[in-house]
Amino acid sequence: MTRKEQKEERKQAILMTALTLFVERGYHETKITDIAEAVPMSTGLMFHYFASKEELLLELVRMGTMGPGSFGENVTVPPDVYMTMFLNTIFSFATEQPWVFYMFVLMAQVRRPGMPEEARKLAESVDAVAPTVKLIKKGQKDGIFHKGNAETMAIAFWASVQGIMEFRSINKDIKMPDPEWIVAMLK
Amino acid sequence: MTRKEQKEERKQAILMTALTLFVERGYHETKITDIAEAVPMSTGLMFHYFASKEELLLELVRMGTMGPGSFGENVTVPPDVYMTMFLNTIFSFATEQPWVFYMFVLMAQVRRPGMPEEARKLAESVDAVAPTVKLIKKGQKDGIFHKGNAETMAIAFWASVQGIMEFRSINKDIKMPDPEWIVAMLK
DNA sequence: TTATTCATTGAATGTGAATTCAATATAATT
DNA sequence: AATTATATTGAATTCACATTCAATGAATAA
Repeated sequence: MTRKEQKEERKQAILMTALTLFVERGYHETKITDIAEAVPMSTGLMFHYFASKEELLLELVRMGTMGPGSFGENVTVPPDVYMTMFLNTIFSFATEQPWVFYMFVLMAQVRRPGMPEEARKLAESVDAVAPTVKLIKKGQKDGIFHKGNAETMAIAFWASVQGIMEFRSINKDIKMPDPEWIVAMLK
Repeated sequence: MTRKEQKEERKQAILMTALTLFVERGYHETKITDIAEAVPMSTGLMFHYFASKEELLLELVRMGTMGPGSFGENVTVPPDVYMTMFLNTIFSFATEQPWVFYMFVLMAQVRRPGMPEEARKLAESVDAVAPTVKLIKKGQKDGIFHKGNAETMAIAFWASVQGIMEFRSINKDIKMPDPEWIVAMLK
């Protein structure tokens, strides 16, 4: 089935191209034509692979939901250690697989107002803030983390990670931070 | 000149309405018609006050450049103290003047890819990252802040502030963080 | 080889949204 | 009061896309 494989590869190529453009220019500013041109293929053919621009986005978001969805499960080490390890893992993973950075940024973009409803809902469903709140509360109880509204702390924590990723997706040569000192903001 | 004053007030009303909608729905997803309806006034009249949607955005960004543009100047206290004080000032100011939150979020939105070029450039020109890098380097030299790439640290720092503001603009009743522990991430 | 299915193209269509415009009302100036 | 300038409206215009389509080429199956 060379035919089917070809189709699958082509689909992946479209997805990766779209991911890059959505992140670099924004979803609404990326024309179907731009993606087609970059792949490259004709405009019409895009619709042979994806029913609509929105469906294409949705497919990307589905990919995005699969990666780090497991944050906060099976925590056997102290919260601060767990969080440091987790950041270490995604940072080093993303350094090898650059598209992971892009995916992070895309997911954040899709969670913002004005994005297609379905994709937005899906992206929100894998937001790591909620599990982080639990972890932080545990850490506070153990006296590892300082006092304060756990939700605020979780938001600030992920926002800084997000911010770094976002910057990195534009400025390829920024140095990634030491997970230690992002976690330090909670201590 | 009641006429001129009326016009000025009307202009402000449009600006505030647009600010709210741009933040809550996003710039591209906010139709001129939506703004007109919310003010309220006819669609056509909008163009009597602002030449274009882009010009309206630009005007908002101009307002946004005026506030905290002075970050990092005349620093007479240790960097950590200065930064804590600065956050304290903007947090308490913004709590009194809610539109300041919105403005913060808008400025971040405009700095992202896909926004009208001119507004984007302007918004980028008041990014606080550059002056923060200097402050952080000073703090590192004095042994107050930990080692690490100062730019990365500055980005992470502002990203967390940004993230809180963004969340707050949607979720009005989140508790604002203690500036102390945002600055703590640098120590 | 012939028929059939799938891949591909680029131009045509349709739609939504910014912008313009001609007309009308309201206020300011003489 | 008459004239001029400004405010206001809603419909008409334009334009930029997403999406559709009819036609063509290429691969697979018969």
